[in-house]
Order: sequence, then C-alpha cells, then structure tokens
Amino acid sequence: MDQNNISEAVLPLEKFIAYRLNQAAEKVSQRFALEYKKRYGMTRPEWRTLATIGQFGNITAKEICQHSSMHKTKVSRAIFTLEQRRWLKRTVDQNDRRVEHLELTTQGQKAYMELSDVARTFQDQIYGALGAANTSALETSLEAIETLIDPQ
Amino acid sequence: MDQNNISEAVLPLEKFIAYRLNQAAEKVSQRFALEYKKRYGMTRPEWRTLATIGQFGNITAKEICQHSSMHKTKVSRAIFTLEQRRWLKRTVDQNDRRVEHLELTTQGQKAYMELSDVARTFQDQIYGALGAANTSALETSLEAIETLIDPQ
DNA sequence: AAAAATTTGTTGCATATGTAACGATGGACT
DNA sequence: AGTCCATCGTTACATATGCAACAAATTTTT
Repeated sequence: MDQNNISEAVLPLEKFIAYRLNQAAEKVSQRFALEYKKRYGMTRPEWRTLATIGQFGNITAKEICQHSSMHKTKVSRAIFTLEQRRWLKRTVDQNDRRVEHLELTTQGQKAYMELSDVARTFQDQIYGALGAANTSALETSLEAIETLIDPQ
Repeated sequence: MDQNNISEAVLPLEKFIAYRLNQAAEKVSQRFALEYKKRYGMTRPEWRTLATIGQFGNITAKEICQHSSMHKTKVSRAIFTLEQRRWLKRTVDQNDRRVEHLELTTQGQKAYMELSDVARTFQDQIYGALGAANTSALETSLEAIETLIDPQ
C-alpha cells in the first residue's frame, strides 16, 4: 500500500479520547491554579495536599498518596512546605511511630476555607457556562470513567 | 463560628471538577503511555509530537505548540529526539529561514502508523467498556468544555 | 528471641520542565 | 541602507519530579 495513503493509519487527535481529556483537564486546572498561585504562591501538589488534609481533617501522608494518586515524594515535599508555612502540624502515632498524623493549623484552615470558596465559585462558573444538560453529561461520563479506573 | 465546623468550607474533592477531570485524564494517559513506552521507549511529549506531525504531514514547531498546547521548549526537545531517531526530517523554509518544516521519515511513518493502530484499539476498548450511552455523554461533555476553552 | 521482610516517610541523584535570554532572521519605519 | 522591533527555534539555568536507596519502626518468620 502507498505509504502516503495514511487514511488507514491517521489518528485525528481531536478524536482521541486520551488527548482530549488531557487538554480539557489541563486547561481547567491551569485556570484554577491561577487562583491559588496569585493568592498564596502555592504549587499544584501543595494545593492538592492542603485540600486533602482539609477534607479529611486528620490524615497520614500515605493516605494522601492513595486518595490523590500523587507520588509519595511529591506529597512528602508538599507536606514539608506546608509545615514551613505553619499551615499544618504533624503528630507521631503512638502505636506506630513510623506514622505521622497531619492536621491543619488555624492558619491552614483559613487558607483552606478561602480556597474552598474560590473552588466552589469556580465550579459554579463552569457549570453555569456549560448549562444543565452538559453538566449532567459531564457528571455521567466522569463517573463512568472513574468506575472503569477504580472498579471497587 | 466554630472553626471545626467546616460544613460551610469543606470541598469534597470527589465533587470538584478540576480534580476529577485530572484524575481521569491522568489515569487514561498513563495507561496509554505504557504502550508507546514499552514499544519505543518514548516519552509523552515525543508521542504527542509524533502524532501531531503524523496527522498534519508537514508542520512547523510553532504549529505543533499551538495545536498541542505544549511549551515550545518541550516541543523543541521532542523534535530533537525524534530527529536523532531519524523519525523526522527538517526542511528550512526558503522564504523565511527561521521556519523549519517537519515531516516524518519512512521509519517515522511506520512508528506512527503502528501507534495509531494501538491508539484506536485503546480507544475502542474504552468506548466498549463505557457503553454507548456513557460514550455519548463523554463526547458531549468534552465538546462543551472545548467550546468553553477555545471560543472560536 | 533473633533474623528477615515489610512499611512509612525522607533524601540523593538523575531526568524533565519552564523561564528568560539568546542568535538568527525577517519586517516595519525612517 | 540603517535602526528598531517582532518572530522562530534553541539553550542556560533554576526548579520540579521520579526512581532508588535509605533510616527507623514494625511485623513476620524461623
């Protein structure tokens, strides 16, 4: 077959799901990253770590890794930075001294609550711009992909 | 208000769209990355660059940046690596010698076609696992987000 | 109880990435 | 032509990331 006839081989990236998902996710995340960058100069791993501790209240580094799918060194470094900002405190587990329990300080809670507000506003804007039907489709498809990824 | 009452401030990450989109996109991409890593030891920027040149046939580095949203240094380095593998050739534009036109070599075409096949199979598997209704919802919502991002 | 294996979190090192500066070229304006 | 500015792609440098090795603690095996 003529090598230049790529009709059988071409892969329009606009129709490739991995590509489109990544573009969409990256743009949305970058847009939201502006918020925590400009307010607090935070990185993405730091924001995710803060948000995870904020949500669970008391959590270990390992649990953050499991919940967020971030690499343990990324989490370890984010925890270090958040600790330096005095946004979290560590408590060594008395039954297993390898384990550290992490909690937000008052300052950390404050930043978390402010950014949670920003996040909800951001999400509302997206949903508003998408409209009810598309929002519903997005929920449906994300749930489907999540089920595919993490079959409980 | 009691600081520990975070009912107003909590942001369940399982309901935050930026977070969910990223998790989904990252998992799907990582799964597909196994394919081009094991076959060719390629990185993600290299695969994306190959796929973009493959799709357009003749393209410049700048156009790859615009189409893929990759940073120009990432594209520059991917082009360099693909060139070293003899998967692409550069041709300096005779009207504007700053510009280089990129095309795949025969070897590059071969790799591109093979990986395109793998990609389509991968996509078919995802769509098969999602089912028609969820696939349709995914298409709809991705289009909606894309419109939101790139309003023409 | 001693030895071996596992787990939690950190760190050294190599790689990957982005920013800013750059060289080369081209275009605009005088 | 000469000066200034913009553009294309590369590179130097600083930062971010992941892998592998690690220390410390715990559990399992013998």
